[in-house]
Amino acid sequence: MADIFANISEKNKCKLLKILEANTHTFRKNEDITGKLKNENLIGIILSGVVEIIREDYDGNRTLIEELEAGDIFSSKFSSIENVDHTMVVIDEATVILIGYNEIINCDLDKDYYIQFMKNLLAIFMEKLQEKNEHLEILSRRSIRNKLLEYFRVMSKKHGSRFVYLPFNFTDLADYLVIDRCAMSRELKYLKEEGFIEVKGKRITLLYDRR
Amino acid sequence: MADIFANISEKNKCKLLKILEANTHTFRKNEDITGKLKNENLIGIILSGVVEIIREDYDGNRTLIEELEAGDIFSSKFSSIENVDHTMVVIDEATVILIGYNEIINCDLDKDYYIQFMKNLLAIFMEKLQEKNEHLEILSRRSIRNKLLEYFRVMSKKHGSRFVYLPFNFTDLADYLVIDRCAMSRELKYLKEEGFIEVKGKRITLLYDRR
DNA sequence: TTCATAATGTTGCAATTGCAACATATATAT
DNA sequence: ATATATATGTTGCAATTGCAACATTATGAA
Repeated sequence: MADIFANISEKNKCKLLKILEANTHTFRKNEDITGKLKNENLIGIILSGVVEIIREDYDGNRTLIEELEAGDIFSSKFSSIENVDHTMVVIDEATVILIGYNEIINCDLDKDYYIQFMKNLLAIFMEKLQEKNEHLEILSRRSIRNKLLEYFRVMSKKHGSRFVYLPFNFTDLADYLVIDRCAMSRELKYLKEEGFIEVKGKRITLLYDRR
Repeated sequence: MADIFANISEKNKCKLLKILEANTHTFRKNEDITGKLKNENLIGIILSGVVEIIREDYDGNRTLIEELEAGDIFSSKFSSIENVDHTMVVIDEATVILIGYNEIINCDLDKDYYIQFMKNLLAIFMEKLQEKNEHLEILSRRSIRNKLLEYFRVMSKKHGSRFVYLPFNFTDLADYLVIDRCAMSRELKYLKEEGFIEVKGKRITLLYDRR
């Protein structure tokens, strides 16, 4: 993700954070931080660590909504952490900047570093939109096989390589693709047998023409 | 959607559009405008009319990615119109402003109306993120019934009413929910029979407690 | 190391969903 | 008004997928 403070000096960054009343927090591994972020129109920026947003329904089905790493953002508005069935869990100790959305929008400043900050934020929003769009494209495939292949296509395109390194484990992958883990495992077996892919740990090699 | 020109005078709006090298186009009903928007890092803002973004796979399955109305935006980056299987079709004659994303980001202006424009754009991006997130939440439900109920929940919450007015027809609804139309029709019948909903044309009444 | 916990792999069976093939109703154009 | 195209409703049947119940392997903590 683009750097939210790109082209802003350390001094101006501090000024800005003060004006926007930003808070920096560090959360411990395995901490459930859902409650700390609810009921406020917040934007969070991950400085370091890993955080996951998960939904778990009454049948026990887990959905991995997002996995956030350094540079990533989240928000009570578009990360659906307001809902009771959503949880935000710290995977690796994470440091997060929290800024009120209203503070950003209502800020009456015409300094160049504020304009730069808006540009950076816009760029990040753009990337986030791309990510959500990719996820949507994957979930709009009608079969397990096509969801897997679309996921591989997106990942392969993103890194420009026939090797896809899973950013999480297979259980989480199934939750991200919104399919049963066992059924996914079966389909991966078929894809291997039919010579489409090769799997070695979290590295998947695409053996077909990626066009 | 928020107005991209909110709090900007007509005079400054014209200046801004000139500086950003914006183009305004009007497209006729049923026109396929995919080709006209490809291969450029564009942001489009719908001034009037209705436009749909659709994906159709080799099996003939249609997915309704987005339906855009006045105020809405789209982009080659997050509306996946780059892909060969995607089409952008004009449903009702539409007027659209096209702006290069790079022109927005690289613009070196510190006028208040440029800052206001950035704020407005940020607000629209925020809304777009919310929409994509809603769609994701719906597609992450594991059954036809739960997709329908989640769709109703979102719509009902949005308008604060037990009445849900479909913004498109049932065929399109199935394509938006990524399910077979006939199977959806069957499930809607069950929901009616079990007393959960009442359907009258495009108006659906939710008879259960919406909590 | 050893134990406990979590992740992965496998497969029979049942349930859900998609598909096909209709009939009917509605909308739109000439 | 009439015809043509599009949308909706219905249902049997087949295919896909989810679920359950395991075995096996990997990971991590004490």
